[in-house]
Amino acid sequence: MCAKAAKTAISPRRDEDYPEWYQQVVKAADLAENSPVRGCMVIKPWGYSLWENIQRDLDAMFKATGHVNAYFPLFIPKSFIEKEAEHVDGFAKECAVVTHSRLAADENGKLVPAGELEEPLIVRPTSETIIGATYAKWVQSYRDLPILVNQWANVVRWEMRTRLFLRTAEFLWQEGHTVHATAEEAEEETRKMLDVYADFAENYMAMPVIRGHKTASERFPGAVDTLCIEAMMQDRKALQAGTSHFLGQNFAKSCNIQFQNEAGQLQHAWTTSWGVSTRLIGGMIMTHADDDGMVVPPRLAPQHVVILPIYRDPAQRGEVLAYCEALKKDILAQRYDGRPILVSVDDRDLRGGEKTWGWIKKGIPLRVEVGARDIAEGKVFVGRRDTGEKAAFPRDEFVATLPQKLQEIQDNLLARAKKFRADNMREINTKDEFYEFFTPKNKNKPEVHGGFALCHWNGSAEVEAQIKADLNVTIRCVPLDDTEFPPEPGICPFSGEPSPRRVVFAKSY
RNA sequence: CGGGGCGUAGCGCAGUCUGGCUAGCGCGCUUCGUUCGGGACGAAGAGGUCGGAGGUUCGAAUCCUCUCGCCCCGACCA
Repeated sequence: MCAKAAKTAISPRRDEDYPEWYQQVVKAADLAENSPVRGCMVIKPWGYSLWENIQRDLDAMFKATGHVNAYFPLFIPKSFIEKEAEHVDGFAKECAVVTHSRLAADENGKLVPAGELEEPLIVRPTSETIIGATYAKWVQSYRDLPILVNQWANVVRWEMRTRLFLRTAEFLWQEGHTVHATAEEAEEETRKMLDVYADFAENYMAMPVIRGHKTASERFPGAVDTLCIEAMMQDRKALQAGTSHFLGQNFAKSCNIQFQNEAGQLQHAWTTSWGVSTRLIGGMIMTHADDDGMVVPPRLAPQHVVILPIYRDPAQRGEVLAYCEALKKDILAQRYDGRPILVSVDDRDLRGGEKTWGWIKKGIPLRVEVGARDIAEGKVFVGRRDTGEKAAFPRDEFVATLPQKLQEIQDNLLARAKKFRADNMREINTKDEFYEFFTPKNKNKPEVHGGFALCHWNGSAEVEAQIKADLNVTIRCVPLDDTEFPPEPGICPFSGEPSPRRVVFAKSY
């Protein structure tokens, strides 16, 4: 009994084997599974509705900042990718290439590719080049600017090593691509969208992030500047959760996006691109899930409340179900975050414990158990996923306070994640301390260790490379937020040279 | 792509080194009965070309060759 009570729904626990725990959560929460296609996942309904909610809210934020949606081709002619030198270098190694247009039966009746294309097509790994080629036609005059377009799409990057949600060969994302008349305006756009991402991560996903610049070595291929949001996962590694790139005139030049300014001079435009992907779901899992499975933040929850009817026999069943349906109706009339609260009655023919644990593993914010006893007392028995609290409430009070309760859960998740990050982020001033911080005690089976190290850095790529080679630790970003990370100069502990400000070092996904 | 681990029922595994009855176990599934407020118990069932293709052998899950896939670590990346 005691042994059973102490058992967690997910095995192994986070502290035992974090990567395996992650996979077990994805499976137990019914979020996604591997497909017959190498490196490509099937996103299951519960996981996909998380993505739908991410889309819904982000899309509204894009629209609110003046953007519109469009759609560009899945295929990019090889010659387009070749136009921007750094861009090719960055993506060539992971391109899926279409070379034929049909299948034909050979002498053995096997289907073989036939109809070789004159020019191979690349399945988009990102769309700067194809969209740039289109923008070149759209832009003639300064009056055509800015162009503020986003697309929701899938992209393919043939990665060697894949992990569900975090890195898959095909993934879903959005990519914003904008064109501006001036560098200042494009830079402002880059920053604005980064702030949208940070806002979304913190206030919708309840995942605190650090905004910052990438160093030159971590920059997007072809970008002048890459801004990012970095989040800390529960194994204390960093997850790059979103990026916003200032592309300067690089792509405008390679794609020939030119316009005449007010003075009649022909100029290259300034472009940006920015994106987040289904990786965000992986971030949510690794930020909030625990040893009993997923924990979904209420603002993005596919469903907020499940009602679990408890009864012994058919006679009770009718009474209890009727009560549950009435309760459901009252809950549906309540609103949270501007929308009706999502609730269902789970009347599947399963054992009570199984059903309950199934919902716990999926991470639904609130479970409501309703049995004959509760009905007699006018109460409901409520289980809260984030804290594990279980308590009985008068039925009507429960219904009336639901919106507050959901917001409380949302706030608690963010507060908890912020505390975790604060507990595992620290300033480090010596090389020895730095190396100790990032070296596991047990080499054979490394324990969860390290975190975010705020450390001075002289700006040299050599120092960066050495640390990466020694510890597999990289500069996640040079923070942008001067309030949270004041730009105080100091000495780089690796080179002894001056440093303008501390940067964030961590191991990363 | 380099190093390591692994593919046997829906899931988790044993059996493989040392070839040999009809390929096993746990969970899950089906039916019946007893149960039922946090992962029930009993009984009876269903379910496998042992990842795939070749080869060796009287005989292959087991040995050999090739291949496909998954996981972990590394390099690369959202």
